[in-house]
Amino acid sequence: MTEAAPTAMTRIQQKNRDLILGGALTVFSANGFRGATIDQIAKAAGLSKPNVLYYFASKDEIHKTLLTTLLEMWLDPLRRLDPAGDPLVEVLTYIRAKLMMSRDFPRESRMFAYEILQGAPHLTEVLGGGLRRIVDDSAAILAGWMDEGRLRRVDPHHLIFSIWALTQHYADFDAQVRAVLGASRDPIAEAEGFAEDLYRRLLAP
Amino acid sequence: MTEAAPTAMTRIQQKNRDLILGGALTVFSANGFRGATIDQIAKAAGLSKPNVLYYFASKDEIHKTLLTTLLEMWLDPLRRLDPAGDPLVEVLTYIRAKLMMSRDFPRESRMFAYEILQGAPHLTEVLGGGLRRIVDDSAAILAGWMDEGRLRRVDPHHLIFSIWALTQHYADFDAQVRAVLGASRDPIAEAEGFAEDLYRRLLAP
DNA sequence: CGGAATATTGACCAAACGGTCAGGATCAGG
DNA sequence: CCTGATCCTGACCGTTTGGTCAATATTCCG
Repeated sequence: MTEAAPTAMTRIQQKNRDLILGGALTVFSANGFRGATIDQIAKAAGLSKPNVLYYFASKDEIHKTLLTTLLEMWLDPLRRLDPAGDPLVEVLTYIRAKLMMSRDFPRESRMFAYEILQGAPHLTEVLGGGLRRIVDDSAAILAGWMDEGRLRRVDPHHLIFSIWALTQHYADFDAQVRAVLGASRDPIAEAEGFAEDLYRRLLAP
Repeated sequence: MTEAAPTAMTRIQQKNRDLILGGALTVFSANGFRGATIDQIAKAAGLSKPNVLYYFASKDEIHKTLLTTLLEMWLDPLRRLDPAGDPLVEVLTYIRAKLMMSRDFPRESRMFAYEILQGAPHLTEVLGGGLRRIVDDSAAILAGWMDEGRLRRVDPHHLIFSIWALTQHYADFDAQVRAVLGASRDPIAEAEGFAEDLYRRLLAP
């Protein structure tokens, strides 16, 4: 229903949809859904407003398409937790991956932040469905490691929340971090060391 | 310039300004600045739109007044760090205070989150000025304790960031937390135990 | 090359929004 | 009770915004 019919997409369709989603990501992540205008998106994409609406029926649809597309990529690192791997290495690898995402994809992070701040009106099913399942699965892996005594026992869900909070903080609240730290420091590089120390202390059995 | 002239405020002025700021807090925190309309604020305050604009010259002014008023309260717990106190107790007390604020004042937390996400256009001076000074002072206190060997050595600024990130996460991303945890759990109560364990482990010398 | 399918646009519309204003209601103080 | 200051509102205005549409340009393909 949301996806295109079996018919393949034109080269032009492919290109322009990508342009639109790219521009929309920039605009939504800077101003939130209500703060973004189709004109801004069109300009960022290098297209005219009616042309944007030729490819997407509405601003809502752009937003929804973007969110669901991005969610996959956003959750991917969590899926990579390997039950067969070394627990501490697995967790620290996940943390590093999330920090790199804050560094390399801050727009994506902010776009989710806006959406969830708003109460996640476009993501309610996903949050309670797919996301919850992934988190529960990961929490189960973590709990397994704790049962085996290979990780110190803490609440796995709150452990995951704390990792999200800490790592995404550097993307979402970048303005604050930079204002406090000053221009000469590299927040995320420093955060990497801090976070590794923090979670090593917390989780080493 | 922003404050009222020496003339005192009428009882009615006092009451209505409070009503407006209260309504505005609800609306801004739910929808962000651009997502909020003066009509919504007026309705939330129980006043008519022109009457709202009788007390505040513009939507911007409401927003700015609210932000600067709330910032004081928001930063207050950090100022309470007592260099003469027991380091770990001081830090854990601060964390608990911030968590209680997430529980009791989630609107305030979200309002700041929106503002900083947007790049803090109304707070740039404050962030680089007053806020930075307070954080630097607190970081110095923490560093002093670390020098004395009464707290394990970590980067004080990132320590503060991590506390902000973790505690505010439960207010700002409440929708996500609840979706993942389910309705039966009490996120903030659980977070209290988790955070205490986390920072005790990290900071105990 | 020619015509059908696809892509693009300027002009336009209705609703929402921030803000104004003239005039009326209410209140405080003498 | 009177009067001036304060308070309040309906009606209104210009702009912005999401979205439409008819007409034109471009591409695709036999």
